[in-house]
Amino acid sequence: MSILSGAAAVLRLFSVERQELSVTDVARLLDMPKSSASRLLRAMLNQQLLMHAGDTPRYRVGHLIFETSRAYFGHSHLVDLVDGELLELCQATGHTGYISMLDNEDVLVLRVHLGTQPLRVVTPHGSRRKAFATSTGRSMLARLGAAQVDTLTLDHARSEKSPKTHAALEHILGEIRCKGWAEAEDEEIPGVASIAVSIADARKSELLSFCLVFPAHTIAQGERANYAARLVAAARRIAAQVDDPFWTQRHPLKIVAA
Amino acid sequence: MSILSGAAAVLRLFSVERQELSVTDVARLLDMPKSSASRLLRAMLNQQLLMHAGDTPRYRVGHLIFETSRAYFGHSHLVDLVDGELLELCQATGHTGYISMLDNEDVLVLRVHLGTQPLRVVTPHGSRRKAFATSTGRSMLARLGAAQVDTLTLDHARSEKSPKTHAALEHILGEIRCKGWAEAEDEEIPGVASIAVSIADARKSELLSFCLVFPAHTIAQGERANYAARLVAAARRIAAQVDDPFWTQRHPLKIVAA
DNA sequence: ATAAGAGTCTCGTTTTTTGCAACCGTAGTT
DNA sequence: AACTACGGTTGCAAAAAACGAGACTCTTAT
Repeated sequence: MSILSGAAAVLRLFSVERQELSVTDVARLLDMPKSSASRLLRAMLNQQLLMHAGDTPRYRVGHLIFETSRAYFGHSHLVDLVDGELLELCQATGHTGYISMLDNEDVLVLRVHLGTQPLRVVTPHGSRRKAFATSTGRSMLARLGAAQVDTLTLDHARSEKSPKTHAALEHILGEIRCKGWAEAEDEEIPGVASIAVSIADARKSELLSFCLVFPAHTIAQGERANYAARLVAAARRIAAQVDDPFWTQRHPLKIVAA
Repeated sequence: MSILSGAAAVLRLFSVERQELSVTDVARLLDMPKSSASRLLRAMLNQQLLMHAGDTPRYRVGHLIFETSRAYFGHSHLVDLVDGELLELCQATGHTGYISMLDNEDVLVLRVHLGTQPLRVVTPHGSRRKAFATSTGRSMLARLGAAQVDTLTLDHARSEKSPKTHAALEHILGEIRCKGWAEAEDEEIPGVASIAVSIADARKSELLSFCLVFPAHTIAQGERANYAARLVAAARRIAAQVDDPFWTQRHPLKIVAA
């Protein structure tokens, strides 16, 4: 195991539930000798991938991770615009919301706004999500050309509900282009439904998606139509500020849940 | 140079202005042979510290950085509450705002909201800021005990205006405890003033600060008092939700700019 | 005073990393 | 069509870093 893979493994140990790590934690969780764990954590500390947790010998995520993330996205005007709208939506509906982008064939989550309702969707940490098998992914795929869509590999979907052929996917993407929003239910996450819209700043080649996720069995079709309408309205407000023709050059749509 | 220091150096090359890197970029910027750069970037890609920029041979920041940052802070209820308030403040005033935490003796910036005014403060990327020499840092230091404050090293300040002795610092922190907000001018960043408040979620041992920064010469004292009042009001609203006794157990203060 | 556990350090060995130089693929120029 | 330039990759021997066992230190609990 190279030291870089060891460092990556350490970073993956952090989570909302595990904000600090000790030498013994790392040795145990990564099944490595204590001396190796001690040196690895010390080396990561020196590079600011980790920092000390106060005066304790425990370690926390370091400056470099936040600085890299922030330098990369902390100044995105589009992310800020979306963030403001999504925050309001999550507060109003009580559901969790995500802001994501495409990473080749996967969805990369940038921001999360947790819902406030007792029954809440929490995404498994670090899991990779295929774009074609999620509403948020499909909302962004709808902005790609057919040539790009045809190169996607449509396997490893967790649900029978995900499209299995490029023709089926193109059909769904056509619907999304028409109505402006995407939905998924019982696909990537069992028992969970989601509704997503996309937004782009063409001048900066930035394409994002934001969505609401909720337990599928608790939300009626009428309420889902309401969520879709609010997401579309939010996307339109953002689009007016960044001049996204996907929204600004389309007629107001009749919002109908499938 | 160990591969870990090389990887950290690569991550530091990213910025708002530099969202992608090629092998040649890294070789040139880090003064290393092309083969070393090629293999280093490939190794980082394999560990998801980097990802490919579409079909090009260029690299972008990878999943692991965002996942680590998000897993660590993306779910912070306190950060979300502060973020919502700060977003509104920045939109209302047009100035840049930061959300930060303490990292031992330094300030670690978590979120940035850029202002909208033409004359805007932009913090140098990756710079370390001493807590005792910034308003946002002092607002958090005001919540520490005297014993902890006395262990701080009060050197390397960029300005003569920063406190030089622990007695002087304690005096300033006493004022901050009394009025609830901190200010700085011409200290860490020449020509720039800032006003900050702190907020804590004691149940989760989370201490944050948020602030507005602006060019010092353009804002009159009366307007600064207005900013301080709005920051205090925002802190109070958050404090009511997380039960922060620093705010909820103090009388409404007369807001007076020093 | 003793035991247990967390964490550090030494040192010989092993593994990884390095950089030179050659090479490949692509694009532009003649 | 041939040549040049550039970005990026690969083989290989050498150099450097990393490894892990085991001894050690320090702290805490009994």
